[in-house]
Amino acid sequence: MPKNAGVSRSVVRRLPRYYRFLGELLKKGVTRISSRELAQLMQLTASQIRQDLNCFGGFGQQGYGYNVAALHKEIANIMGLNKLNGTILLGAGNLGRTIAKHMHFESNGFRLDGIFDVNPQIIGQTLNGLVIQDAAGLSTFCEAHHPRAAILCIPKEVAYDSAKELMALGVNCFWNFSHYDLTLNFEGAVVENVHLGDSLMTLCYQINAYYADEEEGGQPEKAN
Amino acid sequence: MPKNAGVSRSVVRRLPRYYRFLGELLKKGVTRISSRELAQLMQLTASQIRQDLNCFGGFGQQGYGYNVAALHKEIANIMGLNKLNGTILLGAGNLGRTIAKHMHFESNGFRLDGIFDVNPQIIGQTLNGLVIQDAAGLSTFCEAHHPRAAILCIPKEVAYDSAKELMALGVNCFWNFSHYDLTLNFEGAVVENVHLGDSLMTLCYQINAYYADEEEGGQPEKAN
DNA sequence: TACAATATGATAATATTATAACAGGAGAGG
DNA sequence: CCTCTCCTGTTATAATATTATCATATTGTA
Repeated sequence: MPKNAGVSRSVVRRLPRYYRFLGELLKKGVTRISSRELAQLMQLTASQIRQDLNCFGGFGQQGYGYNVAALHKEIANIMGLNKLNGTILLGAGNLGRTIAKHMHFESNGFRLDGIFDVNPQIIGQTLNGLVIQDAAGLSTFCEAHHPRAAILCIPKEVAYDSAKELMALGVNCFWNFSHYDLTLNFEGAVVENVHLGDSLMTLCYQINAYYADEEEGGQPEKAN
Repeated sequence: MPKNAGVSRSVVRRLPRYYRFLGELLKKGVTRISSRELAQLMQLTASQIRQDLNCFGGFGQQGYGYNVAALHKEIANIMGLNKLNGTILLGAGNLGRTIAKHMHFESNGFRLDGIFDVNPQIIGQTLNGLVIQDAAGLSTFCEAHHPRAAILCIPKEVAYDSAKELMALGVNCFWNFSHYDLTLNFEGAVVENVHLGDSLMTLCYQINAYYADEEEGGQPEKAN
């Protein structure tokens, strides 16, 4: 059993942030860092960093700290960024096109192999060197290329059916931007939902909480 | 002191999801729902739903449950979606333009009042009925319109300086899509970071964990 | 009107997560 | 070589968050 079996979601969610900060340090030429220094930089406690890292192994050295380059590489390995997951994008509307152009798939563990849409006006256009294909050809494509993951930038009305269809074709990992919650009814799928609207509403709540406190004369509370 | 002072972040993060599900129920014409039914629908425990809602007040009735329309409205109030926060968008590149077109600001507590960029080729174009302005005019605009929030779709190199400039102009709420972490060095700001890359890497981790277990012959673990 | 069924809100119990404490290994300097 | 300081990995403690329990109120029905 690998040591990283059963690592809690909270820890996993922090890994990419560690990875980013270590990448920055690496670029700046920093070669070593202690958990205390990194904690100060990232607004965390040193304890948390040490404990997080020790879920996967002891990467540091007593009296020295952590080697930035080595730790950066280790975390990439832990997240599996080195082997690229073949991926298709469904829905080449505004959002889909931006995701295709904006994301650095290769440095995040993915490789975009195909883009699909149902709109005849869009089909045939080129996006990032890939021709947008008719979604009708999904099945043929999957049999040939066996993509592992799909990015869903499609309306919520069709999200459920599309995801089910993809699973039948052997694709069961989803980066889901549709407003449909793939949380339920998808036993055996690996899902990461992105709800930008939720994020915006959360901000709205925080803003109101902040200014409500201010208007009452009290000190605005520090966000927790 | 309002009852919602000091509500934990975990609860706040669930509010938008409640809001979405209740909205769906409302559209379907469902008038009442019990915490048990809602829990089943949302993949939560009934206890959690009741406890979450009771952070803000007792919206239900014993023996009856919750009135869907009333609860939906209450949550909108709690999040402050009724009064719109004046907002500006910085950076009208791919991502910025998509955010401007794709988000329903008005139903999420915001109103997009201005769009700014530094690229002369973009300045002057129209986006969602707003003319993209030269970022040099930010100060003048803020003095006139007093936007409360800013959406940052700008490169990480300029994120820190831009945010500091905005705060000096009285804008201290940020929806941050730049790869710079506004977590630190921004005491007194309300920040919601969106790191799509982090989300993607998290998915990568989950995929590897899932297939690693499978290859070892064991049952793929249920995502926790 | 009485009674069974239902469902909340509050409280208690449990589980999870984060922080602090500490023992001991490694580096640095004389 | 010895000592002092630094810093990790681990264990212990504290803080949060989630789930279960229970008293009580309302609905629906006969």
